[in-house]
Amino acid sequence: MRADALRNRESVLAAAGRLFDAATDPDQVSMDDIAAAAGVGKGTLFRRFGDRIGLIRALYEQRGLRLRDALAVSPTRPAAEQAVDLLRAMLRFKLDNRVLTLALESAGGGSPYRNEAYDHWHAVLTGLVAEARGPQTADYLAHALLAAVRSDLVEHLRDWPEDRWHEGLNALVGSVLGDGGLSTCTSRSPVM
Amino acid sequence: MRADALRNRESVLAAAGRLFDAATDPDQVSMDDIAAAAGVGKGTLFRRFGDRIGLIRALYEQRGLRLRDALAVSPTRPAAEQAVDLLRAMLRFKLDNRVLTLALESAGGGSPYRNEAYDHWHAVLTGLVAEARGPQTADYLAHALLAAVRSDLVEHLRDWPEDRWHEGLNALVGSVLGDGGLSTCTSRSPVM
DNA sequence: AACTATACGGACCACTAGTCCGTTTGGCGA
DNA sequence: TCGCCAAACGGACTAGTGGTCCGTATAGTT
Repeated sequence: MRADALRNRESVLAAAGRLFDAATDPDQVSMDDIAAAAGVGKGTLFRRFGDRIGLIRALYEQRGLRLRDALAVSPTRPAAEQAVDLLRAMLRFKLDNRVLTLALESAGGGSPYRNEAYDHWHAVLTGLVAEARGPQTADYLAHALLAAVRSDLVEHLRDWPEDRWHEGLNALVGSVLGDGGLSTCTSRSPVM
Repeated sequence: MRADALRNRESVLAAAGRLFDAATDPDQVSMDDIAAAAGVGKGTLFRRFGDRIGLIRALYEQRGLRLRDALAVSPTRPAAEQAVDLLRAMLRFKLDNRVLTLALESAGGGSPYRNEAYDHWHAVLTGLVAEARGPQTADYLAHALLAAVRSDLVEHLRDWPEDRWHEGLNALVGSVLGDGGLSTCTSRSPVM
């Protein structure tokens, strides 16, 4: 990859990030806007990222890398605890990157599920679920847990205080993974 | 409402239904297509339904009415059982109305959550959850359960056989509502 | 310095949701 | 039955979008 190409790639991502952060709605940000803000021709955008979704996905992945490192799996801590952490972090991420995540998840073409980050988190969660309750339906349950923090649900419940979300996530993860300090169903061994 | 207006409304909905059913992707169906197929001017579409989302929503609500009647709450049956039925029915509905539900749920502007049908089902589910485990976080858990059958998740898992979905939904609802014949966590009283 | 693969930019295209306004018509009151 | 007008109609028109194309410029190599 040529040096100017790389430079442009960066400035496009930066510009797009700025614009999405400033917008209140994903489709307030057009490709022309991004090109202009990046000081780059429109052709460059499309050559580099293929199409709009490609650009959004690239930006999303880039920002998601922080999360990835911050949340490594640790075999010592209880699975339920780790799962709650993970979902809280995703919630946080979606609050912090509101418009961007909305853009990705409502971009059509099954795009919320066709990105590396999703696969990664889904794999991690599947592992945790399997650890907590066996592999039986772990795959689906992991999908379901991730769906519980989908960005337009977050958007729909945007005026909930953090506490309420925490209670909800605790209750959900507690139920599905077999507790870890929840109010309901307190007396149960973590095994099976 | 004038007779011709009503007539046109019906034929627009019918045409739109036909087109969405035939399509493989929501945005293969343009407003012009619908107007043409309904034998009606484009102005008529927008006067009646406001905008694209309005039309989609109207069609969705119309088709959703069948479900509404088929799934009345019955105070005698266990809540978990009813909840599973409900989610299965929604899954079925989303399989049968694939493109339409995709259109609605990825239409932007929080549209998946801004329609009467969603409110209805959410209210019903909240009731069932509250009945099964108390009102504490019932609201959120109901959202989470509905998110577990979101149409693009259904789409993502489109080649899963029915059985696998059933297992998954059983596991999920069993965990959250406190069982009804599930393998995990069998010995728990339904109260608290 | 010369050369070429690579990248650039912005005019251009096809198409879309949504508007506008001159024309038609349903249905009511006389 | 007739006339009237609010309501409804239709389709040309607009503004704006994502995406393409190709003549031009340049990075980097020999």
